[in-house]
Amino acid sequence: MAAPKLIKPTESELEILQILWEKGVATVREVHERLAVTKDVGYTTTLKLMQIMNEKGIVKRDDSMRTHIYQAAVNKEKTQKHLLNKMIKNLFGGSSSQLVIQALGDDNHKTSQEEINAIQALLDNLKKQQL
Amino acid sequence: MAAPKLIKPTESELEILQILWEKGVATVREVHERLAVTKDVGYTTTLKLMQIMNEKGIVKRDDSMRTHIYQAAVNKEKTQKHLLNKMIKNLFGGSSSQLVIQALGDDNHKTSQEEINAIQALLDNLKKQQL
DNA sequence: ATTGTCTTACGAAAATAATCGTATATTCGA
DNA sequence: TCGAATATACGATTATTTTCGTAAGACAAT
Repeated sequence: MAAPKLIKPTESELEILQILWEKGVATVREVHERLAVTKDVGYTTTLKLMQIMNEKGIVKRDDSMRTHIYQAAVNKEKTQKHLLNKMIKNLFGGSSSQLVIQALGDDNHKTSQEEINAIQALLDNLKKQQL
Repeated sequence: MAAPKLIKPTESELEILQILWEKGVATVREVHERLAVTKDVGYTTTLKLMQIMNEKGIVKRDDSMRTHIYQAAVNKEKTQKHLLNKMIKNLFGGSSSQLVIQALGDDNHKTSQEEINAIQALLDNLKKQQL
């Protein structure tokens, strides 16, 4: 199984994917120790999850050595886009700007100057396209 | 049970919530017929879900008549914000602007002039706060 | 009143997700 | 070499979510 048609990682799988996206490659132990910081979970649970993800094709691994090396098999941006679309559809009635407004308006997530600039640039681009 | 501390509707519950948010109040049949448009599901399944949601306090109902009248018991914006935060954390490494960029950059969701203006206004506000 | 339709209640099965114990193999250091 | 530490495999259990069949009461029309 190479790339799954439908990308639908579960909550736990997403946590693992995120770590793999950031690290590039990682062993089960590395992933687990990262998870263990915020979550109280057994090692074999992480192992099992990653094995399942491998079967599903969400990750791939190099098992030529005793300690297997894992990496994400699904594209980060594609997955983000996919899940975001679902959320826009399911939770924001199809309006992406509604989502954006909620996201930016949230006090809990301080938006830095750089981030604001990045969004501004994107917005300028969108404006141009509208002309 | 009035308002739940932790709002964590499942996928199916979210579909129902969305309908209730839009309609204000609705019977099981009304909700079900709306669901049935896009989903192949039995009436009693919808009924059961709404009963469970009632127990959880996600919806409330008027059962003084034979046909019960349901309405959402959780605030739409609050729920959106809550789930959005989770997504930002789980999928975008805590960066809300990354999410915004993905959302706006998506070709599938055309962003109208009005929506762009709304976002621009919000952005201007954020800029001011940064000074 | 009888029958067919619609309603809710309820239990339980089916599907999915998450958890972990145990077994076994490998590696490494004392 | 022997034992502790570490790795994967795998089965099984538990929890959660989704599904629906069946029963029983209410209602409406004949």
